[in-house]
Amino acid sequence: MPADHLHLLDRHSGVPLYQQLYELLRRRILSREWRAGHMLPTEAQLMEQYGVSRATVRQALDTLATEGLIYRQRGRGTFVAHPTVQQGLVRIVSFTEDMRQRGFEPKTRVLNTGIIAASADLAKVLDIEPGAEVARIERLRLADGEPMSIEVSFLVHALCPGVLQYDYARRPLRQTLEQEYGLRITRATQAIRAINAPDDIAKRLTVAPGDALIFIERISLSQYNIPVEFLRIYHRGDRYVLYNELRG
Amino acid sequence: MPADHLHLLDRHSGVPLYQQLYELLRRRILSREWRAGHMLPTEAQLMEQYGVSRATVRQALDTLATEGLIYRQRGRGTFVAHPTVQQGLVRIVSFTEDMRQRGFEPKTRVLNTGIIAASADLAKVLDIEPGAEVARIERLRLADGEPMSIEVSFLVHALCPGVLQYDYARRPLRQTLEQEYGLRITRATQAIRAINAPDDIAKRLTVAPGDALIFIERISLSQYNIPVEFLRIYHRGDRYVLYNELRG
DNA sequence: TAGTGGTCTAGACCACAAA
DNA sequence: TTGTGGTCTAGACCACTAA
Repeated sequence: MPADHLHLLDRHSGVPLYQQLYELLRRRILSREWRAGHMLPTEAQLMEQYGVSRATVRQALDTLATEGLIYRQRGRGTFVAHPTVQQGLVRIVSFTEDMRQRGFEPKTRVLNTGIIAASADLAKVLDIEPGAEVARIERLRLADGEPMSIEVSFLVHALCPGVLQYDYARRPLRQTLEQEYGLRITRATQAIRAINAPDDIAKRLTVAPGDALIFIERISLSQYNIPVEFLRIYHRGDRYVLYNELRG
Repeated sequence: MPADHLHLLDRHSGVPLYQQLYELLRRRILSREWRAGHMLPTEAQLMEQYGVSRATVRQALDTLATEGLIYRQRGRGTFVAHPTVQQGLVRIVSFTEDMRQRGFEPKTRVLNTGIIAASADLAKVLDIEPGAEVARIERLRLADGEPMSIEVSFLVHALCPGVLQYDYARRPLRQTLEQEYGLRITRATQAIRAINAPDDIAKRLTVAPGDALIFIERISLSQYNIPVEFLRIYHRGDRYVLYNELRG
């Protein structure tokens, strides 16, 4: 079974081998092909299967381990992590992916879309001129039919003209940006706060005004390191929990 | 100037070389010996100065980069990161360290201490018998004289008998655990939520009851992978913000 | 004892930034 | 052109787990 496997990684694509391998393994974990506790191939097996060196294999596994998707035990092997102790604070995860991992059935409802003129503040974070066109998309996210979060996206319209013509109840925004506009979101910085729910948000989340929410503001950058999206997320405090691991 | 530098790392200590180098560099950054924007020695220089291979140097730098303490630019060099977009969600950071980095002057007031019997829930997370002795320490954390957070620690008393005799307004808890009991906190898992301030907490934080708080529950493990502390942190929502970076 | 991941070395070629 | 970090290889020895 040699030749076939050697060609699963493309040495001329420009994408580093360790990253190709990382994505390949990641897909098999997230798709549940490999369940929690399942042992991954050993490093030696991965070297042989994909025709790369051990350092390359380890670089791919290191990333997965940092994200909490796998754990390693010397002398035993490498295993798929149990999803209790989670990422979510390391990688950009889609709402759909996030909810599936938490065992909920996700759904999306688009509340509002429109083109607006950038305010001074918005212009600053998106690094555009005040008054420039910004596409605004407001979505309600549901888990098992119950409101979980509201996401308000502000997109630099010059980078993705006509972005509002697509149906974001069905199609992920990030997929559209990549396929239609060649924009890949590669990095983001975010601030996490606790706020009391304003009346309008509370209503749409079906909680009482003043109830505590997790409020996240995120700036997402494209592969060219240019701001593409400013995102505000309001998570219901009674339903949404962020998990992570710390080192001493 | 060769020989001296070659001995800054101890090849017989059992501590991996990359980790020794990582800690050494980390200290120089956190102590502000190297300020934000300062260029670190190049990888080649570090190899020579410490007598290690490039892979070892890079392993140390990778960790610092993951934590957000440094950033690298191909063709230019490696630099100390600006503390705006920070960790706090990767490494266990003391309140004092955390506040200093945010430009506040930290202070601590001990509100309450005592020995209690472990409830069923507490026993479960600390992996001890229900009813076993637990040391409880409640501290108010101030930044520039204003209340910022309340921290309630629950310590497995059997692991650190007499731990309450020390003054935790002056002496960090983690330092005491290490110096007096040989316990190093090496790992922790935490859950982050938004809650409405209960009356008693609100009063001590000088906010209104119901105001939104960031509520963190953390289980800290020793170097032996045994639970040592269960910690509840209540951060004022109007003053405390968590920052982090995501990858796409 | 055999097989696993953890650490480390010495080397190579590359893309990119700056002079 | 020079020097930087980014990627990759081939090999080595080790500590730990499980049979």
